[in-house]
Amino acid sequence: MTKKIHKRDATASKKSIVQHAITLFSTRGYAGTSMDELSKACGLNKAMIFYYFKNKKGLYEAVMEEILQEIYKAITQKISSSKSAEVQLETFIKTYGSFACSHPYLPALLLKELSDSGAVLPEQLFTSMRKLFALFSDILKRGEDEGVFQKSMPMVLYFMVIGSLNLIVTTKPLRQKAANLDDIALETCSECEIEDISHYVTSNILAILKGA
Amino acid sequence: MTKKIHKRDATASKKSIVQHAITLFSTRGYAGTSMDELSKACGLNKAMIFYYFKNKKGLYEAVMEEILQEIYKAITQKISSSKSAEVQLETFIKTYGSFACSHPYLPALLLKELSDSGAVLPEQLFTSMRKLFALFSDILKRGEDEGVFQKSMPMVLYFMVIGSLNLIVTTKPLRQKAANLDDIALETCSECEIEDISHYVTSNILAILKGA
DNA sequence: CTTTTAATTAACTGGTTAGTTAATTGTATA
DNA sequence: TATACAATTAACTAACCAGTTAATTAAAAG
Repeated sequence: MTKKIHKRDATASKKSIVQHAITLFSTRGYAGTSMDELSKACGLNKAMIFYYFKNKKGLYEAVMEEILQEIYKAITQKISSSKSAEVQLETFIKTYGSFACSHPYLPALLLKELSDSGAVLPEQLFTSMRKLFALFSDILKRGEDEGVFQKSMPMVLYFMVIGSLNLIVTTKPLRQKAANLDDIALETCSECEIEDISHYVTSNILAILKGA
Repeated sequence: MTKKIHKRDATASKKSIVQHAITLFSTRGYAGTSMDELSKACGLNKAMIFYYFKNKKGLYEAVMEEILQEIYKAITQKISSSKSAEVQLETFIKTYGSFACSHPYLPALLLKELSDSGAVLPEQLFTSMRKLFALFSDILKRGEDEGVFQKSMPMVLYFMVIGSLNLIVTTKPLRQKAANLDDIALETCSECEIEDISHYVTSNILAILKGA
């Protein structure tokens, strides 16, 4: 028992910092997150953050890297190369949707990062984000090569997919509020399940790719 | 000449604060924007900000209200009620796209606001955002009533439209950077014109609404 | 048991933050 | 020209910020 029982557990402390940082960065944003507050949330001394992550930016990068790897893994695990391009596309969209819904910090962090023009985004983060798009783009290309998809603009379709799914997740409280104010009758999908939305997005994208 | 020439111009000062605040809030975010920095950018004393807008939040609300009214006006001016639902939809999307492109603070501010779950969004802002969606939703409904559009989920389609257009604008520098690194061949639309993208989004949404 | 090393802490720093206050300036009006 | 009022300012505050330091604790290694 050289590992588990001691109160001092470096990996546990590090993990705790990242987990609480995910919550804070996703709700308050980078500038709005205080390292004092974070350390209190973790029950650790503030100096620990700088001991493990050098500075606030280093922690933020670790957080982003973590969540980008999570979603990338979640999707690649579900997509087996044997499947048809059509099924792969469906899997991509539905996996992204349900993951985003059960891990709402993902849409929040992603939209915040992408709203910044991200021009100062560190190389490694940039690469991770591009990998996710490459996955999507490859599916479209494969379908095109096989003759089942029309020629398309993958970047735009990708943004239509993740844009809509991310916004659906982040605006959930807003849309419920809108539904309660019934001065104007608006269908805000406040009661919709994420599965229904992912399915709708999927059939829309397929309708586009199958052509008129 | 009782009005124009004096150095003290309340409305000019107020306008200057809002304009510079738009730039700062859209690039640095709410928490990342300093009132000291803003006042220096305007060449005015910091106390002027609080004199005219009470506090930082009040200024932020004024900024958001301003840009939401701008885009709402831009769209409603172009949409005349005589046109068909199909043309109105096209006008909505293309006007939004070109406005977002020529006023990139709009996508930045909107995505930032919407990534926050916006649960604390003040009533009036909430209303302004809903008005824009109501415009879009009404067009779909009209088309549906006239039998030219299929039944749809307007909220999801709206997010597909503004999600993709906003992201295309905010990620422009990112996508150009991606194009320069040619280790992976990825079509990132780095050279695309906004007109082509708006047109592509329009035909996609129409393909969805016209049905298979 | 002792030494070494890694994990953790309290206390501090210098700079920045939003917001306040009281005095001052300029302008329109009586 | 005096007065009243709106616009503007310098100087201030108290809280908060990211980040540092040097000392302390606990566990692993010898």
